[in-house]
Amino acid sequence: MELRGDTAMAISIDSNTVSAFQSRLQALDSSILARLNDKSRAVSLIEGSPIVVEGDSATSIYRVRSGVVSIFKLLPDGRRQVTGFLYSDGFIGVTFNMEDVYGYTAEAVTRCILDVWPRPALDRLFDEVPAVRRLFLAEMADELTAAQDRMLMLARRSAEERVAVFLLAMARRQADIEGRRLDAVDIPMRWADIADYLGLTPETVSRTLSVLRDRGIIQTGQRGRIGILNWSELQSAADGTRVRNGEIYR
Amino acid sequence: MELRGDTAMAISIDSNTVSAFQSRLQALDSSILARLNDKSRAVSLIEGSPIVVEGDSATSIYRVRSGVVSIFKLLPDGRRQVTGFLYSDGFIGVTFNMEDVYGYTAEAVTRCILDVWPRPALDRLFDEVPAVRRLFLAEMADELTAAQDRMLMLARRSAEERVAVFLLAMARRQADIEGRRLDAVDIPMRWADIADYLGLTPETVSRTLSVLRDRGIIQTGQRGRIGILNWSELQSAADGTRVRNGEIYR
DNA sequence: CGGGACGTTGACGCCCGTCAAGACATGTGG
DNA sequence: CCACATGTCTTGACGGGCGTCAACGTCCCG
Repeated sequence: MELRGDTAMAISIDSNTVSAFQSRLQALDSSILARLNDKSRAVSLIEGSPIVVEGDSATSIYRVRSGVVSIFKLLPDGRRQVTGFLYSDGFIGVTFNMEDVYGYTAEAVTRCILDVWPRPALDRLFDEVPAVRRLFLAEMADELTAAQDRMLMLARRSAEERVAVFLLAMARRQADIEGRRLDAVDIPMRWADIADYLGLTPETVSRTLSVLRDRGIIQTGQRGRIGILNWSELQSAADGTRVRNGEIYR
Repeated sequence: MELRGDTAMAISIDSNTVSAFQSRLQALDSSILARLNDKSRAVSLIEGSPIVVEGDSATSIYRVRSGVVSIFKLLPDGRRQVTGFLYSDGFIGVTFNMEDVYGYTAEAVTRCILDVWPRPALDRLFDEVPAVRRLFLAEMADELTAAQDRMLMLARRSAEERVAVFLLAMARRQADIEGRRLDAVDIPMRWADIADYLGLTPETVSRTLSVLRDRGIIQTGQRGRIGILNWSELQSAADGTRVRNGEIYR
């Protein structure tokens, strides 16, 4: 065991790291991959299902096969912070340590299929196979820098910047997966989830999208899908800049 | 080498983890401790000195011996987010990887004495001594959960809650170190640093402290030091609650 | 003693949270 | 197939918390 953290942690696949993780997964020897995929059992969940609850003892590790999962923390009065969304190949409950509790709650945002491992089995694999250990440690390091970037965003960026950054991240993630430029982004989560991810309210998310729509930057209409009409202006919105004939304003 | 993260990271000693880290340090075999302390060179810095700059190639690892260091990220327009403060035994530039750049800027908040290692020397120690590796990995895990807690704070807590949480964390850290209850906290950093740590402005920090002072919860006056007159009310302020004869209100 | 950095306090305004009503989609039972 | 309930998104009205700008006070160090 390499780690003695006090809480289990989630390995989320952020937009900018999705390719890194998948290449790292594929770099594993196929025999190791087989051992990894061995002895997992698959579960299927409907949207809204709880997966793990903050404070519960961390007996299992999960991997997302399909669907979207949200990871969040709660304040006693119900205020919620979604610390990340998990997509395919995202892991929940990785701690490198056996006697821990989950440090967050995880919930299915859409219908999901998950692989489940009993923790001891995967822990043994960590001990025996340095490559697997390295895989998860690298992910954890990525996760930490992503968390620091998100602090800057939550503390300092305006609602418009946050929503634009989110749309661009989702778009980049999907473009990476499909390997091509796209003109519309799937947004499977509810506005309330996005709001809790961005530190806003659902109303503000909605209003901000309406503003971007009225400015001709995006297109709304089909549920769960947002068209992107003007990438450079969306990028400007994310940067907090406005562009008019070559000049940049703030 | 265990990690292939894209950026160097800081191991800060947060209030709740200071004792954990120090006990972990002391748990190291003394011969290993000697090797760790070996071949480090000490540097002395005045307040405001830059230590590392985001984007520079990460050639050195630093340990804080005395003083306070701030770790921050910048937005192009100058908006700043202090992601953490480092005190004694805090590390800067740990990556478990050789060809990296620093992912943040570090600066001396007060006069500081730092130990400096050339990165290869410490990297070798990581490879050779699992206990050292485990030490840093555990710290990284703590760091990640601390980052997630701070997200919740930055996104959801009011100015008063943030300032109260900060004061309590500083007080707990100092009480831990001195091993006794205290009635005043040293606050060596400028309000501007605190503001950038809490996602506020210096004016709001000042105003919030004035409110707590007027409510008789804290005492101000001596520069760099804040007296704490009523711990339970300060705790209530941190929780976002108000207590009146046993009843809790929000 | 004088200058500069830092903290305090006030005035003002805006962004975004809150509350509320309405539109729209989806599912369920009759 | 329709009536209705339920959950979600949209839009408006309003207010408050905190950012911004500015003036002043205070401390420190030359």
